[in-house]
Amino acid sequence: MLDGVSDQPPAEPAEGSDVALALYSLVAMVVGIMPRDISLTMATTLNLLERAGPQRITHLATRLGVAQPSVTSLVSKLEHEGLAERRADPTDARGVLVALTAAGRRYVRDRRQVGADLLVELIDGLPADQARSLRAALPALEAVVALAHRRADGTDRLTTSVGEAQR
Amino acid sequence: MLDGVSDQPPAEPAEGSDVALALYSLVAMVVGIMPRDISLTMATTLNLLERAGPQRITHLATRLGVAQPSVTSLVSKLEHEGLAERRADPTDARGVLVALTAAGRRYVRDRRQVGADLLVELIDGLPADQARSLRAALPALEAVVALAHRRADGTDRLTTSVGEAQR
DNA sequence: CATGATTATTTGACATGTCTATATAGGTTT
DNA sequence: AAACCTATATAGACATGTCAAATAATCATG
Repeated sequence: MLDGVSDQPPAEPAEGSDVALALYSLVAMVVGIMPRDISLTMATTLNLLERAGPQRITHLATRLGVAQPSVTSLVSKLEHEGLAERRADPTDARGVLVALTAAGRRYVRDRRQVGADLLVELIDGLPADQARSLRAALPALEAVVALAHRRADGTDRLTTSVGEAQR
Repeated sequence: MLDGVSDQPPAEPAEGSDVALALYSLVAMVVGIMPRDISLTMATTLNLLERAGPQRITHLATRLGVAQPSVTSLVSKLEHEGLAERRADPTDARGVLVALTAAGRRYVRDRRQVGADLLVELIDGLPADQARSLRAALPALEAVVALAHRRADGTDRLTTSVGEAQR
């Protein structure tokens, strides 16, 4: 049961292309006005750690699409700023598990709040019927995000990795 | 498109906070998946140039929240890659107007297409009713983006203050 | 038309992000 | 236990992004 989403017939292909374009424009807009206080890779890493829990360095590297040494230094920087920490991996003494600290979790949440506040302000400026249509689309928006995350995670959870789940 | 927004009474404040959160999650998700081939500042600059036309360097600087020399070198890089060009400003011989080249416009559009395709694929995986709700929210999504752009165009520097140090 | 303000560039410095290649410590296999 | 494999770290290199300060060109004005 990989997809509890598709109980109903899926929409016709390419039906959502205008919606997709609007959503992408929104993404570009938000990115353009969010504070650029940390790098994209850092932000992505923090989000990932918050969402999917402690991760191996190699896993982060493939996930982020960068080389492993890059992640090592990235993690060192995060650690130095108190946002993340290295933990021993109980199942493999070579590896480390990178985890958010409390401050890191706070940081991610604050940042999300900044973005959300920004959007709230805009949404509150909408006429009532448009705001309503947006609220009605909430399950769809959440489903899109969930779908993407599930796809991105590919392999379910690997906190219990046995050292044989490479590629 | 600019005036159809405020005909009806605005929705109650803070009503859209859950929607805002979902939208922000979507932003973070998309950003995490998009290719990181150019810097955030470059991407923002290109978007801005495409949307608002040729811009003065100082204007770009305040708009992006960076110092002027940074924009000079940024523009030089864009120029070197053939994505943008400097034009003389007819009204002021000191200034230049930074404009997209044809290749730059193509680049922006291609990049947007990548993002939109990505989203189309996800949207097409939604059950029909959710896809429908999303389509119904299209005007609202477009209005949000339009609102943000209008606001951004109106006020200078809406990100972080220019003299502010960031660490 | 001379002085002061502005616009952009140059210069010099520093931190970051990224890579490849190599080293080290720990696992796995025969 | 020797040999091989794997996970992370270190080293060295390079491009980028950023700034502040100084320079050059042009504009605006008294």
